[in-house]
This record gives sequence, structure tokens and C-alpha cells, in this order.
Amino acid sequence: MKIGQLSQHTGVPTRMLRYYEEQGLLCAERDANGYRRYDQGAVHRVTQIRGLLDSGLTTEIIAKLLPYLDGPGQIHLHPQCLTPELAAMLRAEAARLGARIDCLSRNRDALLAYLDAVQPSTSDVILSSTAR
Amino acid sequence: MKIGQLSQHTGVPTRMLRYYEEQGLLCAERDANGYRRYDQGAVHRVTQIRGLLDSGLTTEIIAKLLPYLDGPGQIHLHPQCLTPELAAMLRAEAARLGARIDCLSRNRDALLAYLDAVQPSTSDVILSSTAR
DNA sequence: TCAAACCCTCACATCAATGTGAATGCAAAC
DNA sequence: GTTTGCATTCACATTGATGTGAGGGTTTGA
Repeated sequence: MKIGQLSQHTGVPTRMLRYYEEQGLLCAERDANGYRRYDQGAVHRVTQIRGLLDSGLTTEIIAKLLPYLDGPGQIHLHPQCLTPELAAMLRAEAARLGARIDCLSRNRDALLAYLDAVQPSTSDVILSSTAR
Repeated sequence: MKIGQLSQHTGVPTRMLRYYEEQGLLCAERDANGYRRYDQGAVHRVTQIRGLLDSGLTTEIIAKLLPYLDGPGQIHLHPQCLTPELAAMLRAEAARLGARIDCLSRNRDALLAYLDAVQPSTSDVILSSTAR
């Protein structure tokens, strides 16, 4: 897969794919002419990168986390590479993610509660109007 | 409360407090000399703003959501002001929050699963070694 | 009264993510 | 073989969230 196709499959501009590579988030083979060549997993990886960027993480943090987030199943574990410092950093990062999740959850729930208060969801309306 | 005290209570630089005001996230009375004067609720509001910013929302979105997130209990409801378009926008925003939450949750779980795989948590270790 | 500490506005600097364009090269189709 | 489209790199611009400093007024306390 060339960069244009990867861009089409993911909806991410080629400019950004090159940028992610420059930031160490994405790697590509090169064939003789210098064109980047991506394998199938790149699509998943790009969508994962986008999800994390949209969630407010920086490319720097994503680069540090990505090796440990590789898809379900194929966990990339080389315990001997996991220094205590690295483990601590990963735990701290997980805690930061947890804090974000909590903050967003609280606010989403508040938003939904408000909407439901002023404009009860359709099913409720039907129920309360037909049940009387 | 003047801006310096609010800054101390929240840990947010005065520069940022003024910026949030400029972006419509935070409002303040002015007293005769032109100094900003904040009430007690400002502390909560600022920490809420910071949480949302740290979660990757822009000031623009936060400004739109804030009126509907005002603390527990005191829900600021004026249903007659809630046009269908506004309601739809709020629902869309809630959905976006949900997507972020899911993405972050997935990745936090993956991270914790990895950590637990290579370095089981202390309690588990104790359990498995004392229970046999 | 004088200094220190606070406040104001204004403006320029920075950093990360992204847009955009120039100059150039390869490839497939006519 | 020339055109058309996609690829390359390089470089400058922009946007949003911040940092930082200049220049000037206010409050407070010795």
C-alpha cells in the first residue's frame, strides 16, 4: 500500500502520515524509488493514532505508549526491557488516562442528564403518553 | 477574590485566567479600579475548565458546553431556550465525548493488561504465593 | 512617602498539529 | 514520448494554548 491509498483508507492527509512518521508514530518500508510502502496493519495503527490525538494526547506521549498498545492478543512483551522506571512511567500514564476518562465521563453524564431533564428520550415520552 | 488569589487556589497562571475570560469561559466582576473580582464558585469553574482542556477539548467547545454542566443540582434549565438545533448539537457533543471515553478506556485497559502480564500487581503476587 | 507586590492591557514568542505550495522525480496511460 | 497523477523533500503559514515581558496604574505596609 502506498501513502495515497493509506490516506484514502483512513481519511488522514498524506501530509499527516509523513508527519506521524517523522514523530516516530508510524513506520514504513521504502521501495527502490523511495516511495513509502505500508502493510495492512498500518490502517489500524493510523486510526489508533488519530483516536489518541483526538483524545488530547501529544504525539510524544503516543510514541511512548504505542509499543504497549499493539492490538489485542499480540502483546509485545519483552519483560527484560521493562525497567522499573519504564513501568512506573506506564503506570503514571495509565493513571493520567484514568483521570481524563473520569473527567469526560462526569461531564458527558451531566450533559445527558440535562438533556433528559428538559427533553426526555423518545422511548420515555411514548411510554408516559401511552401508559396513562 | 482577586485574580492572584484565584490563581493560587487553582494553580492556574493569571495569564490563563485572563485568556479563559477572553474566550468566554469565565466571567468576573470588575471593581472601581478595574481589577477582576471573582466569587467562590470560580474555583470550581476553573478546575472544571482545566479538566476539560486537559481532556483535549478546545475552549470553543467548552464554552458551548459549560452552561449545561454547571455543577450537580443547580442545572441551568430554561427549556424554552433549547432549540432543537441546540439539543442536537449537545447530543452530538455527548456522543463525541463518549467516543473519546471509549478510545481512552480501551487504551488504558490495554496498558494495564500489559503491565499486569509482565509484572502482576503486588496483591496478586502475595495471593498466589500464599494461597498454594 | 517610598518600595514591594499586585493589577491592568498589549504585544510578541513558542510549541504541537496541521495546511499549503514549490520544485522535482517516477509511473501508468494515451 | 508526452501527459497526468502520485510520490518525494523542503519550507513557510496558521491556529490554539501557553509563556513572557514591557509600560503603567493601585494597594499595602514599613
